[in-house]
Amino acid sequence: MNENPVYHFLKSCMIEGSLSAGDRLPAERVLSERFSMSRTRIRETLQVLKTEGWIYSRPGGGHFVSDQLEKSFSNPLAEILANNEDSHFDLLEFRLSLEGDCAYYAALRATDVDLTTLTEVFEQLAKSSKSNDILASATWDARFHLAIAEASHNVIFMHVIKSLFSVFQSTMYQSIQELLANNITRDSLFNQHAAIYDAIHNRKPSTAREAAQQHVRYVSDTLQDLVKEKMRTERALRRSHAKKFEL
Amino acid sequence: MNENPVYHFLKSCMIEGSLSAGDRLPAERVLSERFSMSRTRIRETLQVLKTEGWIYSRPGGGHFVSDQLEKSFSNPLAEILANNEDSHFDLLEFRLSLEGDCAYYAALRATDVDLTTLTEVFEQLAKSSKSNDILASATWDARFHLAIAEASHNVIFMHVIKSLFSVFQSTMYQSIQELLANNITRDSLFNQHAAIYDAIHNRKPSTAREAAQQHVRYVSDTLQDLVKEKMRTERALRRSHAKKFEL
DNA sequence: AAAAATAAATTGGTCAGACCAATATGAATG
DNA sequence: CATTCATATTGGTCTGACCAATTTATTTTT
Repeated sequence: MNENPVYHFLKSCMIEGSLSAGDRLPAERVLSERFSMSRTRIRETLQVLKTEGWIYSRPGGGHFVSDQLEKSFSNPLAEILANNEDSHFDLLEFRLSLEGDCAYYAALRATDVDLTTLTEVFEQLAKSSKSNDILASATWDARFHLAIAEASHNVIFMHVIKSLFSVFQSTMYQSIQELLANNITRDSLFNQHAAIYDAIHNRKPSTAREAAQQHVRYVSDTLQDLVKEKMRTERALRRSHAKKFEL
Repeated sequence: MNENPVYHFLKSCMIEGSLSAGDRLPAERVLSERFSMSRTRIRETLQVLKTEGWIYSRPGGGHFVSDQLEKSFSNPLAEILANNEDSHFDLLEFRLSLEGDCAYYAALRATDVDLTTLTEVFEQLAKSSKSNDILASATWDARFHLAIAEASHNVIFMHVIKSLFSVFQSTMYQSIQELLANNITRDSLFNQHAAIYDAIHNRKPSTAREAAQQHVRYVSDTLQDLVKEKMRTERALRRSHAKKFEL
């Protein structure tokens, strides 16, 4: 199967990230023509990828990249986060290590295509940030970091950061929303993103790393403050309840 | 696929034993008629069983039950690493980011218990390294890095490095053996380990980070040299073959 | 102008029939 | 009995077709 050019092509795309979880593959008839193969052979190739768990298909819809790669990493992580109280900040500490170097490599290796994509995402991020669209901001924020991960041209960095974000978003959804709800915080975050973007675009690896690390530190610190604040109010609430029930 | 009667039939036969290793399956056209299915669908079914490792086929011969000794990847990441030489260096680059900071946090947070454990592991590593025991060296090398990860007191670092090492060892087993087989290399590696150990033990985070990063860089560089050397000999081999057949 | 219903194009799944090359089988030959 | 050789079988590939589910574009309705 490894000599099958279609198999190799599709798998490379998925490993390198040009096809990520949920993306639709070219239609069978398209692949058939592009690789000068019969649809029969294309279908058998897709069947193999399907059996291996890389893709799935919906009749009438198409073939799609499955999330097994992402899940293989994020599921165990999610379990850890669910069972450890303070592990959320461990995750941010982990991100601090990753994202700095990831930005570094992105600034070093980004192709023109990568930079174009990054610019597009960044502009969307700017727009949604300026227009106080919290939901869109959160989405484009994540995409921005993923675009950097892709530009790093390191498949391990890419997949780990991709998985990290899916965990990050599902477990800290509310916190992120609250973070972005504050206008001042959102402005700060945007400026940090801009700094990272500029550094990568101007190909300054060390600057990019520094900017990315500062960004994660800021997120971490702000979230920590937010948690502390929440704990305070909860404690206050408990006190008032206790008083009420004379405990 | 589980609703496919042919799939169910063949798999039942193999599980229950009426078809054992080496046996020939009914021909595609026979199955096609017996189950009133098109040959196309029969073939796709057989393709699934083939991908799952239950059977194999010989053109012109038929389909046969395999020995079921097929290795299957539990971790998709392991599969990527196994099939992409280039991704090995991506992994080392990733380790470069992680292990440095991990050592940093270990030097910062290690408890007395952590340090005791680390000392024990380090002494075992020293012993096996001095006595030229390659296998033991590899084992204690891995344990040393894991002990550092535990001392970092970050559950994410711990988990990721732990799973990374299991992947690392399963896919780069041979390379590591070759690395440790060289006495000079093994000495260098041991000195690097000693430097990391000292820095953590003396609670010097930055020094620990620097030492750990240098260590990973050395491993990466040495492995790269090893790969280059291997390519050279392979090329030389090909050349001599070509000469032989006057190509 | 927006929403809902409808028509058309696209896509995966299945089928029939054909040809090739590798393999297996059995008959003819030494 | 062993070898050789023609024949039948088998997996691999290709073409072209049709169906049903789905997506996309268009029209109609509100």
